[in-house]
Amino acid sequence: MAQQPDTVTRILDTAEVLFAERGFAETSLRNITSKAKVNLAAVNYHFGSKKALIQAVFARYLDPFTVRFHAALDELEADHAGGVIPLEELLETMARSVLEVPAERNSLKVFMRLLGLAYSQAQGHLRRYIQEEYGGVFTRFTELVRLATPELPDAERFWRLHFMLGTVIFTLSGLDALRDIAEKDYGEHVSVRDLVRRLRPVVVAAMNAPLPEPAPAQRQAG
Amino acid sequence: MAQQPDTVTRILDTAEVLFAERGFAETSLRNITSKAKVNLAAVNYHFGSKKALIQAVFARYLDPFTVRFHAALDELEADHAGGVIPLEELLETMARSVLEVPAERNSLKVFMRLLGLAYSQAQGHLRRYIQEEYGGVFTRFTELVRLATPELPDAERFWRLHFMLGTVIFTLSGLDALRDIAEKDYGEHVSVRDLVRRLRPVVVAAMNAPLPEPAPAQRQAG
DNA sequence: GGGACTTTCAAACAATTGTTTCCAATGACG
DNA sequence: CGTCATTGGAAACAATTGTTTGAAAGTCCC
Repeated sequence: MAQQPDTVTRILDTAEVLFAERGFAETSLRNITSKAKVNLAAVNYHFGSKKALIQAVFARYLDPFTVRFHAALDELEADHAGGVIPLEELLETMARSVLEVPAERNSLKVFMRLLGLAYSQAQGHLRRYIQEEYGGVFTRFTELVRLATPELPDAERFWRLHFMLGTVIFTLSGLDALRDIAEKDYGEHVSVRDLVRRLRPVVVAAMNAPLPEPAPAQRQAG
Repeated sequence: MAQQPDTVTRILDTAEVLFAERGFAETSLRNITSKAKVNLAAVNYHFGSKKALIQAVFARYLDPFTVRFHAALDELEADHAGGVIPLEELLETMARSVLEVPAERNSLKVFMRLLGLAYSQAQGHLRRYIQEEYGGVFTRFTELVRLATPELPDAERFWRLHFMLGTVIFTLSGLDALRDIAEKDYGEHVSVRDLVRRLRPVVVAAMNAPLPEPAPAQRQAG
């Protein structure tokens, strides 16, 4: 037989694509195993359960990502020895780290779609797993963002970061559908890199937006 | 018994909550009917199928929304007779329309979560249904936005609108989880209205962000 | 009050799900 | 060569899914 990837890899490769296309609950193990041309029992044999398979799919992206991102942040901190790292550079570094990992397998779309699913699908175990396993690097990043934007109240920065997270995940995870519309309406084919290029000024402007007017006193009219 | 809502309403009320909490595929008809205290067959009897039930849940929000939104846009156009409506007012009007509908049932969170699911879950039939049934009002809105932002290339405006759509849907549909974190870290309880207040300057700044640097020539610069 | 409906109900349906079982094939090692 | 643990595979498992059935109960109008 040809040098076919081993069973575990074939399962992961197939599972991530199907999960990204249809979600977790809508993808049965039989869908995966038949398309991957492995035996049905192989999933439970190698991974233990469907939940564990889902986590393994994420780990294959997030493990290298956290390594790279930590390294990139190390480098950035060294460059600005002790000083504050500008917001643009932080965002740039994150974008680069996110893009690098799946680039090897031409699967950024899949990666983003999976991230979107992790947020939107029920799968409580997944959110818990990701938070426990990969929360650290995100904490480090937000701390650096805090130093870069001292004028922002903590709560405001927290929300704006999540606003932007929403922008990126929503856009890139719904990319196929949006791309179809865009292509039809504007005849323009958009690559992921095009989108990142478009995202940059928007995200920076959003983070630097003026502060909202203070909340009106709870009961009393403003 | 007391003046309990009729079967159809009880099913819809229960279904929307469960769908919002767990997604469509993860919510079985038995979950719904048992919690709603109606017979299992009632769903298929009144709605025909689970798909039709899902669509009915959306219709109950989107029908009144489109009516209100169209009316609000009519009013806005009348105020600016023939002239251009400023972007801020357009966004403001949309926000107000979105907030008004579920306010009657205190269920904005559910509404937003459902919108998020409509984008992220497989459910191709849902996207098609929403597009066909409610695409018109969105088209009208984007056309007004086009007039308000003549300096933006069409494609750029298209993407920025979707960026902001992502921000709003992602934030408000993941509100519970985010709220927990925010409350724990900043001791601050956020209401939906707080969030809208915070969103306003961010969205405006994002739409008015400087244009991205032109794409590096792909084959031939346009 | 009786006939024509609509609505409710318990039960069963066929299909699909994740998981487990048991046996054959494989390969390493003494 | 023979032994034994490991891995692969077809089939069966129990549980759950959406849907349908057919009869009972309720409702309305003439």
